[in-house]
Amino acid sequence: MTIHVLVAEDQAAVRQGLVLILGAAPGIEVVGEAADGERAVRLARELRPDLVLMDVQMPRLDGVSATAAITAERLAEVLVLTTFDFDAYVFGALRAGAGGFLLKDSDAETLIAAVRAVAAGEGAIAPAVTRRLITEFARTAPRAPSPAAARVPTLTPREHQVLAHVGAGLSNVQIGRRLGMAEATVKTHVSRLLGKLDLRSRVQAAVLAQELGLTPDAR
Amino acid sequence: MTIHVLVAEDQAAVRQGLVLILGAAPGIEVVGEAADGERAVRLARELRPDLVLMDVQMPRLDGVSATAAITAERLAEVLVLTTFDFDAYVFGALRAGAGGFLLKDSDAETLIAAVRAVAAGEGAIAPAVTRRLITEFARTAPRAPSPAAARVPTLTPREHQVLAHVGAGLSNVQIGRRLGMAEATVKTHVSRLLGKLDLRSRVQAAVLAQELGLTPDAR
DNA sequence: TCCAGGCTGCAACTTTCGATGTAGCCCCGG
DNA sequence: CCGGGGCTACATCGAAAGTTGCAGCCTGGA
Repeated sequence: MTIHVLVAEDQAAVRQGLVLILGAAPGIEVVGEAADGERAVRLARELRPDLVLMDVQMPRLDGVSATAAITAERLAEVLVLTTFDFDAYVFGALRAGAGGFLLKDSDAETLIAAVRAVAAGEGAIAPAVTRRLITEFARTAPRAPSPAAARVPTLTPREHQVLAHVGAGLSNVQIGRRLGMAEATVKTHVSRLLGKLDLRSRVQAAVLAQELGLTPDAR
Repeated sequence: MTIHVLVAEDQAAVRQGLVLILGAAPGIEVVGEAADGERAVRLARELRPDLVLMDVQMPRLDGVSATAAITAERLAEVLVLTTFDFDAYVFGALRAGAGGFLLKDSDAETLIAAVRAVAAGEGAIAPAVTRRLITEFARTAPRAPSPAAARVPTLTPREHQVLAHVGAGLSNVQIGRRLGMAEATVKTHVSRLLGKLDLRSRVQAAVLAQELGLTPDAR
């Protein structure tokens, strides 16, 4: 089970270094190289590698956007590699679907272990970055799952749909337009779902929808 | 700079194994052992170790609660160790302030590296768990930081306070009672902060408050 | 077949929100 | 001293949100 890797990195010297390191590792084979984001996405489509080693800073299409494109099509796992560990890069890359995040000062051994882990569907994050991910994680979701969440499954399809739209901050008229019903009807659904979830206003419903990650199916 | 470690684990055999592994590592010294959560917290207060190696399942006070107690007092870093990687344990421990999360089947080398990393203020997470943390992270915060967030600092103290209460799902009257002002005044603040943040309803303000982790100072 | 019960839909009516106009207060610079 | 300008505060009024009663529509069972 050889792991096929595509290396996307604009600086030729660094790229060659990565190719050498990975090529020397047993069970890993570099099947392609890209010097910009667009080429990385295109080669990923053609070569179908198991994993793309992706630099963040690249011309034509940055690494985060390229990562999003690749994971959206489920073409391959992505391991992001960068010099700087700005929060924006880290969180952006992980939200874009990256399976790992390493700094370029990692040694060869770490890099190879990370490639193996991510290719296996696991995660790999540089220790210095891990702590910030944990902190951010704890900050953004410090709340115990509210009791209301447990009752969400009791909602009817329509109510569930309305809840998602409420969570997006839409007014009743706006929701009515998108779902093709009168404002009055939307109000009925809102009122009912509030009752079922034991909430007292659409604001609380919106917060709940956020926690659950509900989004109105963009259509 | 020796790292002083407190080992909290109820199974004596496992605990002794951990002590042996850590004791053999250069730069690491085990300064205490605890067989339950309460003792772990108490010993952490007395011994002031650099790091507590904490099992999740323990009598009298579970590892997650003990972790929360220790980090709340900033007594030490905590590295959580468990047999099972249920999401509830992982996310609970990390929200409680743990700096790392390892499975008990980790080898000695991994354990020692993790202890060093967490003691240094970095993070350490088992690869299998990392991926789920990343997924959960991407799920709970898939939204780009809204442009409104940038303008939050322009809010006056009072407005900021009202925003936090809106985020908690309170009505204007309720907010008025808690902050000692008339409903009419609350409305003014809400209206103004909506204007400053370019939002169209309190629902959107509430969602923003959630994203930013704003909470009304419980008092 | 007919009825019960759940889902969806709409139309009053009441309550809450949000916009707007105005006023007191405090601080800072002229 | 006194005149802005920002913050806080309140009242009023039109516009939303939420409640309640009711009516079609299915589906499953008697």
